[in-house]
Amino acid sequence: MPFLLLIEDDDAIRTGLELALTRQGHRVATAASGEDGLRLFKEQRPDLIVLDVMLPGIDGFEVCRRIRRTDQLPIILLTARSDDIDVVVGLESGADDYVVKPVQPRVLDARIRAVLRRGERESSDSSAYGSVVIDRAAMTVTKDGQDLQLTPTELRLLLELSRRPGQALSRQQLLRLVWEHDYLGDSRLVDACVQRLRAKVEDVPSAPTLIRTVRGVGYRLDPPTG
Amino acid sequence: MPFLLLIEDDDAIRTGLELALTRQGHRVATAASGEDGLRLFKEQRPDLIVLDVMLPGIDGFEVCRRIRRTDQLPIILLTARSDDIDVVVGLESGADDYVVKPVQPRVLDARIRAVLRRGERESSDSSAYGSVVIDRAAMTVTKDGQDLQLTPTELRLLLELSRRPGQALSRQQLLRLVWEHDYLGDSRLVDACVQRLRAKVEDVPSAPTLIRTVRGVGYRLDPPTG
DNA sequence: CGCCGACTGTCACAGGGGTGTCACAGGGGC
DNA sequence: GCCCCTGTGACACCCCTGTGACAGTCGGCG
Repeated sequence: MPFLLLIEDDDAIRTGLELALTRQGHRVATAASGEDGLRLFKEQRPDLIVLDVMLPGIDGFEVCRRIRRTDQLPIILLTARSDDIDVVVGLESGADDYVVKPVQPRVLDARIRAVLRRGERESSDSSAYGSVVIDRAAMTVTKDGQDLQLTPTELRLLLELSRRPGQALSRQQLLRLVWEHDYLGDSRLVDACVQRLRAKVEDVPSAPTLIRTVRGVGYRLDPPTG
Repeated sequence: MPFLLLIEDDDAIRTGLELALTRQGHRVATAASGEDGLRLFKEQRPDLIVLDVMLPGIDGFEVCRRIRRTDQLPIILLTARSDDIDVVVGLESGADDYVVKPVQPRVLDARIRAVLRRGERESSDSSAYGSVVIDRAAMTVTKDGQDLQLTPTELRLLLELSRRPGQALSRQQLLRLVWEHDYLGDSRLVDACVQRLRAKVEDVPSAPTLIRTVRGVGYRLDPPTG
């Protein structure tokens, strides 16, 4: 569940957006000023920040710049209509997207999800599934920091599954993706490889939580941070 | 303040990125073609090059290769295509990183800083991998203070590996980077050189801790302080 | 509620493929 | 001309891998 920090001084807008975003499945922390926002940011380390430009004290641009000095998390700016100047200055101060007020909650939600998705792709060199971390550059998989020493086939299987987290893949599909050949007829090949992979990846291989069996279909890798 | 050279033929993208990068604290020179880029590079000696792949005349890969013949400054490739092929070709032509267009200025900035940080570590007179110290200025490698007397090929292999610590490189990639030729078909060339390098570098060559084998892929130099 | 069938988990084993290793000959530099 | 480096092929080894058999489990249906 994404954890957002909403920095907005207008009480009505802030509580309204907080409620809406919470209903849409986000965890939300709020701040009513730039100072509070920066403090909360350092304390709570949100995944994304929604930031009003017009703030008392230090304004949104300045908050954005200060955060950017040290961190690269996504920032969405909220700005009043009309001033187009804001868009340019906003993107140049390091924001990832901007939204014009008044804003429909589901529009903001869509932007949030888009920016988060973008971030995932960009950092796709490594992805984490609980304590299991896949490093595509090093071609290694670690669990609690320890190298799992996956064999080539196990690694390819896990990589293919992780390219489509949450999606069930049939044995037929996996054979094509991992083994690159069609295999007509029944074989325990995929099952055997999944078993070996589970033995290394899962906490309790007999009760898998990462690589789930979808009965009658195949297997599925549960998405990160389940 | 880092001094960048941006080579990009699209006027809008070039001026946009120039503005953004300047605001993020870089000095930026620009060129609109590969020829101009090479000329400016020789004249101005930038710290880093951001290089578009699709250029009129000599393309980005070729620019990259020509620069690499004489210099080791960081190069980041920009490309519109997201094909994996390009990533491979790009890394093999000697680039340090690879960014897909359209790119957020802050993402590019982050990659630039990351590559520069990596470069600082490398160009600092000593980067240490355990007791093995690579001195790029002196072009020597020492272990526990003693010169290892690496042969030219062994040294190039180690330098190429150490330019991408933690990243697995295939035999194919290493052949292009170190030997500068494509080699179709199987050969024990890379393995043999790795073996000779291990014999000098590793504490226990039969149980290597620095130059790891990634089965089914190639080799990888484990990052410092591991 | 219990049985039955289909599907999946598990295991041992034999074959094969990828990697480590070595010796040797050619070649290039000093 | 000498010597060291370098590329090549052969070979052995080890681990991976695919297979088949069997046990276990789940769901459906009577």
